Amino acid sequence: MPDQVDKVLAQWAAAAPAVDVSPMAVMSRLFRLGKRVEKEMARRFRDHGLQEGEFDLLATLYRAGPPCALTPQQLVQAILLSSAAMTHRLDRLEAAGFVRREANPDDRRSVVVVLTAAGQAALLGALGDYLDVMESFLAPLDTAGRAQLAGLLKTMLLHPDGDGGVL
Amino acid sequence: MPDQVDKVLAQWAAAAPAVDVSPMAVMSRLFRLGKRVEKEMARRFRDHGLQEGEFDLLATLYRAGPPCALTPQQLVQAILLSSAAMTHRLDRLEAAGFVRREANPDDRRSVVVVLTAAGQAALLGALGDYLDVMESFLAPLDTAGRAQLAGLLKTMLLHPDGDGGVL
DNA sequence: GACAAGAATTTCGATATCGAAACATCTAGA
DNA sequence: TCTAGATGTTTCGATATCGAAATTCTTGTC
Repeated sequence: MPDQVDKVLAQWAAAAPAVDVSPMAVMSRLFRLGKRVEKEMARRFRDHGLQEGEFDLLATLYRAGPPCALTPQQLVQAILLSSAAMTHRLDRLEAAGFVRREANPDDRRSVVVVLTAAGQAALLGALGDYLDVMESFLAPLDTAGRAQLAGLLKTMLLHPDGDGGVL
Repeated sequence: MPDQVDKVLAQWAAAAPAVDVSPMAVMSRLFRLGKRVEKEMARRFRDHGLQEGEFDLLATLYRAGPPCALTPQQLVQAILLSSAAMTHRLDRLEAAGFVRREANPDDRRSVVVVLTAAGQAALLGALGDYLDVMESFLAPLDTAGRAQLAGLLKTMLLHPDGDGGVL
């Protein structure tokens, strides 16, 4: 059964037969699926008063384990975000009372971002929805299919090419 | 060999052992890979004077085949974008001379977006880079792996759950 | 054929992100 | 010690996106 990407590939084959667009068979599906999941995630989170990016940040602090504290730079590396956007995201979360900035005793240029009790509560309240949305998209795959998919994506992530970065 | 997501999963297992975060093994990798590819794509396109979203739009018109003309609504359905963002994207591309808005003879509420010769040239100039970036990320997979990956993603895309949409 | 409901596009206001530059601090080497 | 360059964070200006509302036109129904 053809999906939207099959139709796109057929269009390319007709409009530009000389061009090998086969990489799109994988990548376009990856993009489209990612966007669909993110849209649905945003919809679910709107009811919660949290955005997905804010959830990501709280989750990154939480899973770091007590005392749930990381520097902005560590957060920038964990989440794919510019340092400027990180500053603003932290501003919002601090204004909401979900994180606190404290002085960094090791480096006075820096700062430590700490998850507050309210931040932890907000995170745990949204975590169920987060996993639910993912699960609903994964539903058509059995355990073996999920493992296969995770393995293939991991192979691509581990390869240093592409952008040469360690993201 | 563990990747970043393996580390995240291990952190979750330690910080919240009661929560089943296994959907993240697939989804977090999908998100991260998508973001990495998009960042690299943006970097390559910057040198070209085109943005990825603008490329997507031109490509959608081009592969529709002559006369390379679609309505904004058709473009909104083909690309995952709000109608407001589509209006602005079309404004930019029209200002750059890459598309033209013409009256729609079938529906006077609507409009037809036509790819210009300059738009086609810009598209074809960027297409090689677009495919190169994808190929560089797919490099670690052989033909069978790519087919497997495309198939698994297609299975998820075809499933009507998740957001119930036909995106 | 008039009118209500729906659809296509645009406008509007808000905001999250980006790259570049500014600023403060740290580190390594002479 | 002093200095030059690197690093962590924030500020700045620009802009792409969003949801909601406004506008214009079409369609189906009585």
